[in-house]
Amino acid sequence: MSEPATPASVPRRGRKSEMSRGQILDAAARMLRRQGYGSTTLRSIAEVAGIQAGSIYYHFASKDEIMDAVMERGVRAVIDAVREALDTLPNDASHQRRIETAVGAHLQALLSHGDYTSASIRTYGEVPVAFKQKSLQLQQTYVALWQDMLAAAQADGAIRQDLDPHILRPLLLGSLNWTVEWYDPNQRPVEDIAAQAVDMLFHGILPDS
Amino acid sequence: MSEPATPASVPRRGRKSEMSRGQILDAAARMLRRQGYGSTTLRSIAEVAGIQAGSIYYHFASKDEIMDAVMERGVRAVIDAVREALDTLPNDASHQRRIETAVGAHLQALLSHGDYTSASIRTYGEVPVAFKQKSLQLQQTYVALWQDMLAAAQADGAIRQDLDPHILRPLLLGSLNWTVEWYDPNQRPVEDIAAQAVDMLFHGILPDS
DNA sequence: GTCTATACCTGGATAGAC
DNA sequence: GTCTATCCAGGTATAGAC
Repeated sequence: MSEPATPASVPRRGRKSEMSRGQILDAAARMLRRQGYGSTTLRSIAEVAGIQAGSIYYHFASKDEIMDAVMERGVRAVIDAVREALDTLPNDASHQRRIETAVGAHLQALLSHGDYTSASIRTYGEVPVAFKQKSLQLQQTYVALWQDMLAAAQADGAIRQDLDPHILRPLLLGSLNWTVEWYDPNQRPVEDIAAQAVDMLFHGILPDS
Repeated sequence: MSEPATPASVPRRGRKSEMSRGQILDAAARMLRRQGYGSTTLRSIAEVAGIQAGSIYYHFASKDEIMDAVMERGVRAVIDAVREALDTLPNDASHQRRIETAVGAHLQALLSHGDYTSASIRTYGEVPVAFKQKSLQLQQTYVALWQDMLAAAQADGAIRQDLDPHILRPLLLGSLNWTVEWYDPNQRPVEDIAAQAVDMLFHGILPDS
């Protein structure tokens, strides 16, 4: 899933500015993923980005602004990937097929934009609400997408009636999101994880009886 | 944990010390859960514990030492609960029954020792390895417990042969651990979450075909 | 055991030269 | 656009009175 050259939300600026901004975000995402919000310093971000700490303020007004930008990009990478994958399906695709597609796209995006998505997940519960205005909204939109998809499937009898979607959804997304903490690309392709996750989700772990 | 009776004339590590130590840990766990490692300050811990920052150093040598103690207690609460629940089962309990019991005990412990377990989970990936020596070992022991339980079940044909336990295990534990981020005790009892998690794990979400 | 006082350092942020 | 230099608040940790 390749990035659009210019995210719609970012105002157009010169090429050099764009580049540094991107490097700062990359560096911030990397540090946030590894150390969390409180231990990530502007000085260390600057060092990784190859500039001086003071220079950051040409691109961002504050540390919080960097935070929010990183988290937004993390969530957006996932939501865009899932939406696009769902939109690509034929209109008459089954609920089962839609869920399978969403799980695959979610995992693929999550694990290929590792630093941003991991930073987003890890940092999310750690920062005050005021510091994550933009990412918060996106995140809620994304949750709603899943909730609606699952509810629709259940309404059509495509998933069991006796399950509570408000428990199912966080259990499922939690399982997927946690992969950023343990997945190792050198061990297995993402597809293997996705395939087994879907299989378990649909059929459970007991042998066919 | 009650103190053994000790003659009044013999100095010992008394009740007062134990108490403050406990309050410091409680406060630390609460802050760590909410803010993560980097944003949790000794001053704020002291404030919540109702003492002065300097006084902490009578009980702990450094911030890292508090950290490790909190995380260790978080992991220990869960591992102890799961072990005890498994030990209470009859010797001939089925694999299915054992897994069900472990999931229930894990969730129950996780969500009832909220601050310690949440702090442990959140902080775990955020601090250098040197700061979590004691908790790290425990955590590995706990993972091994699950891995063995699942492998044994699979060897006996109690769970599907075509699933990879090294994928199954982190997917499952991730799903359970993530509950600390969304579970609200005012909405539903823990038992409901546990029951549905086990049900989904065993049978999947598709309707009986 | 806890306090007060304080040393020392590193954090985010700003100003002005280039 | 980036640098250097710097301000000041707040961090961990220590010392010594009580």
